[in-house]
Amino acid sequence: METKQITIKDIAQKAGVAVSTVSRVLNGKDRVSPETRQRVQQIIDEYDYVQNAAAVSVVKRKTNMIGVIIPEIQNPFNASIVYGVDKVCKTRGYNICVFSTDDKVADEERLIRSVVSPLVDGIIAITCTDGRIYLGGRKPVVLVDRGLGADDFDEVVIDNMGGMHRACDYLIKKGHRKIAYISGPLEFTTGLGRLQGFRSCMEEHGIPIDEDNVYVGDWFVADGRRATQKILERNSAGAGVTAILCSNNLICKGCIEVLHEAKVAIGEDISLLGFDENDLVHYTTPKITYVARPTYEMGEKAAEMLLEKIASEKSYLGQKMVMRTRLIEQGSVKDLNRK
Amino acid sequence: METKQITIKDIAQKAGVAVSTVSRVLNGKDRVSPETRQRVQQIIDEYDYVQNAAAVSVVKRKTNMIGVIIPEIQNPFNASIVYGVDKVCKTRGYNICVFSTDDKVADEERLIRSVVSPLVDGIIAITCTDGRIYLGGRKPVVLVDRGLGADDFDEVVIDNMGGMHRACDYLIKKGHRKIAYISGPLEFTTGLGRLQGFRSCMEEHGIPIDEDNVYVGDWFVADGRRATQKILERNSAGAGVTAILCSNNLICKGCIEVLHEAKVAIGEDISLLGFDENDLVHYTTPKITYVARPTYEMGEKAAEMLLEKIASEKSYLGQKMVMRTRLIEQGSVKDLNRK
DNA sequence: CTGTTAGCGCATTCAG
DNA sequence: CTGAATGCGCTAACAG
Repeated sequence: METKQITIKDIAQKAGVAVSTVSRVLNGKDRVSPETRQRVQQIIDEYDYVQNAAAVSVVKRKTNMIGVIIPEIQNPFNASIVYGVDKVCKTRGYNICVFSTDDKVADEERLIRSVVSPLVDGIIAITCTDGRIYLGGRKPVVLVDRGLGADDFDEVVIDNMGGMHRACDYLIKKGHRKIAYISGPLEFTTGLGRLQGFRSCMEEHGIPIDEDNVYVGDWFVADGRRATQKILERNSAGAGVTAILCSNNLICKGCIEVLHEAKVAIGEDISLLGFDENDLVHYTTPKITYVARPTYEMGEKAAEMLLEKIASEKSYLGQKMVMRTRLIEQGSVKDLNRK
Repeated sequence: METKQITIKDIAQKAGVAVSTVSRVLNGKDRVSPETRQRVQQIIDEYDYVQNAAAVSVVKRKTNMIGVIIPEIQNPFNASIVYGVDKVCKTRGYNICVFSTDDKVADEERLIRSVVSPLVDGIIAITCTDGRIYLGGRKPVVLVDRGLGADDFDEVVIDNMGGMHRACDYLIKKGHRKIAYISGPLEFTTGLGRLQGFRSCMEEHGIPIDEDNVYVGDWFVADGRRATQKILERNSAGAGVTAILCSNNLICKGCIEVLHEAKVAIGEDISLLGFDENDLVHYTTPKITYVARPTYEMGEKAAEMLLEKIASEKSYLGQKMVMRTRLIEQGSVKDLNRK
């Protein structure tokens, strides 16, 4: 805009004091006589003056801003994590600002290096990188959801393996043996841990895994659809799969859609267990049993850890917080024991 | 972190040149001999130096950052708008950073005044305020979705009235007369325009509106549920409503849920028409007919307008872009004419 | 082509 | 309690 910015100098002049005095009332913590304070404050209000944040942060080396890096703003789970972060930060006088990387490694690195890092006091990231960009001289960071497992990183993750183990165990206890598993990519602990949870559970129960029943794809609805179609094909050829285990919300959604379209009765003709909530799990008849993640709490926890790092000026707290999942039992898993 | 920031001065010293020379290679646009440029660049790379953005923006009065204000990060429609904004901004060398206001007027005003405005070159906002905060000496702004209609604001909105008019017309053409309308709050043009579209259409067709069939609540699922329950109650007392018109996605979702739970066959026992997409509209049988908004394109358009404002340094372009809606015809509206 | 200098808007000594 | 002076990291004339 064309209107010239009004500065601390203008205020000082109009109030008939020195800039340092204005600075004092602005920052509140120094001694100023009540009268001058009031007079200055009045001018400030009158002209609706606010400090130039950039200038402040040059000299203070502090922005009171937390950067939040997420892969995808369209995924409600990321949104929920952000919400938790925001809540905690706000109560501690920090603002957050959100950056989306589109799950592109190069974008995230560029963003961190030249935009976010210089702008914020700390970073909370659901990263798609190997984490190297966050190391060495940059701002304090806490990783959420996608942990790297490596040292030097403080993380808030969920017990992917345990959660899926529990889910698989539930299926087995209900009498299922031929279980199809639809996995996401295996490059992060999220995908890998869940698959391991499935495998280890089957093994513990002495049930051999038919590798044809393990489908590995991406995290999206289309992948869930594709895998489910194959499962149905194989079943009509006599594969005999009685239950499907989905490794995330979108995959599960695709799975539901295909079963629905094929008029396969969930919880009757075939059982289904999902990982993460989605809009459909509460709408189907019967509703879908799924593993719930405490997304909001993950955000809160991550924020608390980050603020602690900032306050303590430690580059590494050595905290890897693992949050528990919960199995939300609804009606999509048939009990084969009592027919 | 404890590692001291490395500055332009350090680079200059190590390269054996003046800071201005380093500044020149950094900004690229000034003449520097190839040899010195290379030498300096090498030092920069070696030390992984990046400029202190705050300092740059103090002197340049430019941050290359666009602030995006949304009421609610959890709503996929906002996310979609943001996505469109991001796409355009990225190609023009701007970064965006997203702030969520929780639909709280005070929060938005505080955020704008002391955080966003000082930090960005321009603002795109889905505002819950009366817009006053954006006026007078602050940064250029383009309002999206929630237009204020007032002069002085550049806006990208949809034709709420026309969209709902069209939807209502569709119902009437299909033979519906007793139509229930579930409205959101009427403080913004979004809610108001849609209701007016409904009213004017009914009027044009000479159909009197039974005010008991107009439900005004908030924008959420719970409001849709509540209204739908009342509609069903009244219908079982003989009200004879044949179609429900929902004014947004969440209301529609609540409506679908209640109908589903009550085992009322959509498109058969009662017809339904929604405004905005939601996860359920494509899942139900039959699928839900709804009015679609071009959210992504709204974001793109808003970004283009904002960048133009910034470039032209005009505080008001005088543009009020109204985007068209589309009626997505699926199967949830019964044709009463041919039974 | 390159170095010197003067600010940008502000917080913070240090005197008074 | 208050003002004058210094410098934060950087860019932009202005000389050379």
